[in-house]
Amino acid sequence: MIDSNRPPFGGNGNHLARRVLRISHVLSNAVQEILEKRLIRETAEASLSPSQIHLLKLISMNGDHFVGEIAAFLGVSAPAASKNIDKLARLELLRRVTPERDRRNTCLRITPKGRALVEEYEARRLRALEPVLDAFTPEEGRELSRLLEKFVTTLIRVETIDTRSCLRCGAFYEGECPVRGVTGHCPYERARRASMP
Amino acid sequence: MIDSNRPPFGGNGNHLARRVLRISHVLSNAVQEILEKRLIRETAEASLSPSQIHLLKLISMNGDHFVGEIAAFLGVSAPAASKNIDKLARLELLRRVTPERDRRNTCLRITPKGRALVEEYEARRLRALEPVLDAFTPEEGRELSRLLEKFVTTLIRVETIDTRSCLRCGAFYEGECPVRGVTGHCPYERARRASMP
DNA sequence: GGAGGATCTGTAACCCGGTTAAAGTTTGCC
DNA sequence: GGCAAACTTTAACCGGGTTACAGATCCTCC
Repeated sequence: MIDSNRPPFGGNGNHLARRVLRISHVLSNAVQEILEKRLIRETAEASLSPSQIHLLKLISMNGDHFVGEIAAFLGVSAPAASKNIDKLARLELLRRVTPERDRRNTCLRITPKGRALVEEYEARRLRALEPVLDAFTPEEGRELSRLLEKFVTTLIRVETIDTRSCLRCGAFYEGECPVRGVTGHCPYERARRASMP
Repeated sequence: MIDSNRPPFGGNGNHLARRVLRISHVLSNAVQEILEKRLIRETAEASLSPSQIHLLKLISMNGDHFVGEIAAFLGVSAPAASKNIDKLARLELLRRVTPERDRRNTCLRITPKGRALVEEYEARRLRALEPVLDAFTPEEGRELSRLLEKFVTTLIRVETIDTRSCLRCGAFYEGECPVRGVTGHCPYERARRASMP
């Protein structure tokens, strides 16, 4: 109240900025460690990398994709994508299919085993987050969601100068994602548009 | 308003949880990509990894450390820490010093060049975040900070069963960090306590 | 309608950072 | 004083990334 009409920055002596920097660093690591890597280890028999599970999630939720699209989605080179696909194919979590339409391409298709793994992983993520959100009142939860979203979309909009960095945002298999509007130049979206009829 | 007295979960049909999962995933990647890796590339002449810059930051802000402490702090094995140290020593960003007290240990000490790099990096991080926070009113900024903090501390408290995962939280070179209270069993803190007199 | 360039995937060789196993020093205890 | 313990480093390996290049297929154009 006393300082509610300060300019957005400055008066705080960067205190807020330093605090947000630190917290978002910890959050970033905690999310990846607790809500992703650990749950992957618990879910998959063989050890999978986050890239590999995101790849599976993409083709599970969004249908068949070409290797080039996968590479753009993961933000890696085509050979790197190919090696990830090799591993997932060995584990029978996906299949390579050569489409008749253009036999240069290779199409990746989820297998039942792969789909089951993705579903199990997503269920575990929900279960893991549940007790965390229980600590928030409904209003707080909505406000958390709103502010997280505003923070990340602003960050991406303001700081994404180069068009090359891919955030593996997965804004694409979940229709109403707010990030989508910001990432018009996302390498995945470009690749996907290019290969769509 | 209409649903403000729902139970924390359930009524929402997991909608909030799914949304938070997705946003926190994107946030996690965006923070690492935009506020860390990219700024490291812009700051350092040679290419450094996030681990390496965190190592430098630790000994720059918190004084000399032994190799074992560094390994615990980074959450990696001692050989991995040693290799990171090799690289930073080659770049003259830190020095190895054998303390007289116990010559089995190796003490890592920041060099002026290393300190300058850390300061430049931190300044860049602040500058990068500034325009993002400018999009928030002061109240929103404080609320963002509060909710981020509550989210991450709850996540760590609720989900950290095993004592082994290190979040590179850096709760240690910044005195008043709220994460500190949650991570009593942090491997870094244990190592640090053990080697303190 | 075939030659040749473009496009897509996969292979080869390499790099970097991680791991475990084991070796090298130094210390402390009996 | 010898031997176990502690700490760091070296060695050998692994996984996932990169670039350069090879192979296959398609498209264009003469």
